[in-house]
Amino acid sequence: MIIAVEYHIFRRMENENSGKVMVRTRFAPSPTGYMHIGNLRTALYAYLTAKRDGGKFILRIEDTDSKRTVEDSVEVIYSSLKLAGIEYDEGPVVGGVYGPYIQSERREIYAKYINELLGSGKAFRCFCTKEELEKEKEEFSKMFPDKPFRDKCREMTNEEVSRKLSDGISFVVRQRIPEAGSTTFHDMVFGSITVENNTLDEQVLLKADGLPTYNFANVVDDHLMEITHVIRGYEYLSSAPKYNLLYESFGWNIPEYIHLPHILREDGKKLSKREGDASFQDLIDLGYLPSAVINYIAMLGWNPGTEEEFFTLDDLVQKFTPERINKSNAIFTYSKLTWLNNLHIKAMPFEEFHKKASECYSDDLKAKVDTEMVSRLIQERLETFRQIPEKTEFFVKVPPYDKELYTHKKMKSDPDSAKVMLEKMIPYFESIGDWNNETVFGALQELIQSEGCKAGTVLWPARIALSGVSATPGGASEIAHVIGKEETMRRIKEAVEFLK
RNA sequence: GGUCACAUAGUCUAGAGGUCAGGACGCGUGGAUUUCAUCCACGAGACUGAGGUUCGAGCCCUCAUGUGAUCACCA
Repeated sequence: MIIAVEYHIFRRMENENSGKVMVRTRFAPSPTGYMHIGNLRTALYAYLTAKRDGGKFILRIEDTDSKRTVEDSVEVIYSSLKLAGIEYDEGPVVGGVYGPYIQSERREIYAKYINELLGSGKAFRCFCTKEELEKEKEEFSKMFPDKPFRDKCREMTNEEVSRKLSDGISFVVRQRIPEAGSTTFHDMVFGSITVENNTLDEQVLLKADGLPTYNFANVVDDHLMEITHVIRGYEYLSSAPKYNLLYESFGWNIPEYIHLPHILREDGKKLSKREGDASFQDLIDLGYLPSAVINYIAMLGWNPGTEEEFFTLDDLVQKFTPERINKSNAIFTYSKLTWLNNLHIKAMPFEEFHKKASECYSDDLKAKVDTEMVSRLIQERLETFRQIPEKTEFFVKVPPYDKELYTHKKMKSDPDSAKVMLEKMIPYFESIGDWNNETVFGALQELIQSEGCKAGTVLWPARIALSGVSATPGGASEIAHVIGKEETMRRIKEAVEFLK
């Protein structure tokens, strides 16, 4: 503890005297094949915390559970980070001087530190089986409900240990927790938290298979990789005192902790793969832009203190401050994400938008019309890329529709007046030589003038006749321009027949 | 159940003892519009409760309630 305090003072002095300590943060996921937005946000905040200070962001794969690791699931991590634009300075593939960055490749490193702890008595071997331990624990808590259960193996003599060892009995290594006193740790978002040592369990550090547990590997690696800010989910908050005790046992400096509240779904439960909750990749497949998702999740638990809400990743690097992270859990909802997505779509350079939108256009659409014009019409009004087919299919073919669509009170239009207007429209359109939005609109204006009617009385039925739907990107003349003169004439005549 | 944490409208949030409790999404109304959307204007909607401290409490304290996390040889 004293060492830790000294280190903080030392570091603060260093910072003040310009000999600035490089901020190093890490994202340490276990490969489960599923990157939910909570994980992504943890990565994002870790990245931002490093980058805003010109520090380094490290990726470390925590795959110490051989049963759980799924093949290819590391790929999900790489591709998600790449898609999100979160680049790591050190990690698998890119390498770095603190490597390897995959825990399963670091096995031999941990043995040394386990032995150190065993030697100093800060850890002990436990030869009990899981079942034995559970039974003992149950009996103990019946007899002494107020006392913390402590494994008998912690009192074992060296002789006993050697005997069991030579008998080849398998064991785990557990952390020895002081019997009395309390442990205090500091978290940048939650402040100082103190817990009584007797409420802490003597967690396993090394499993029977010789692999370290997450809890142990994490501390060792964070230290060896010189991580200055440990940014992770709130679920580790209650383990933090145990980590602190571990750091102290080694005499290592304690990093800055930043625990993040959870992102929950609408029913207040955790996001889960099993329940089919959207992963980052799912959101992308649903037609959301990575930049919009990043923007949205950044704001779920953090705000810049101003009323700005639109941010790119670069903006966030400039404006992010870990001090402004919230303490309470947040609920993920689509409505605001969708709104932000529209903002990000509108902010895209047209060429980029058109390229991406083109992936969503049907072959029929591409064959029949100039999709660049379509892109210009829809960019402003698109909420997600998923909406493209439904918003553009009428360009290819007028869907079956109800005559009542021609009825619009404000436009002073109904099926009868519509029929008349559409018939009168035909000669105006026929006479247009250079067919485009302006000339078509001009022709419609002429008709309106000669009829002396409300604009809508002409424009409304024209749009319905050309599209067959109540809401379209662009008005009548814009649609006419896109589908061309021939198709326009055909649709108008078809509508007149339909209305007879 | 033990321990730890959190608590402002449906949702995300601002608020560092004195503000008509601010903003955004969503919702509603009206205007405008080449429909819808955008846009503009307006509107409904919140400090979990009870005590205390204080001249004054959303902010500090206590208790209650609710929610979450943790109590694995999972991470």
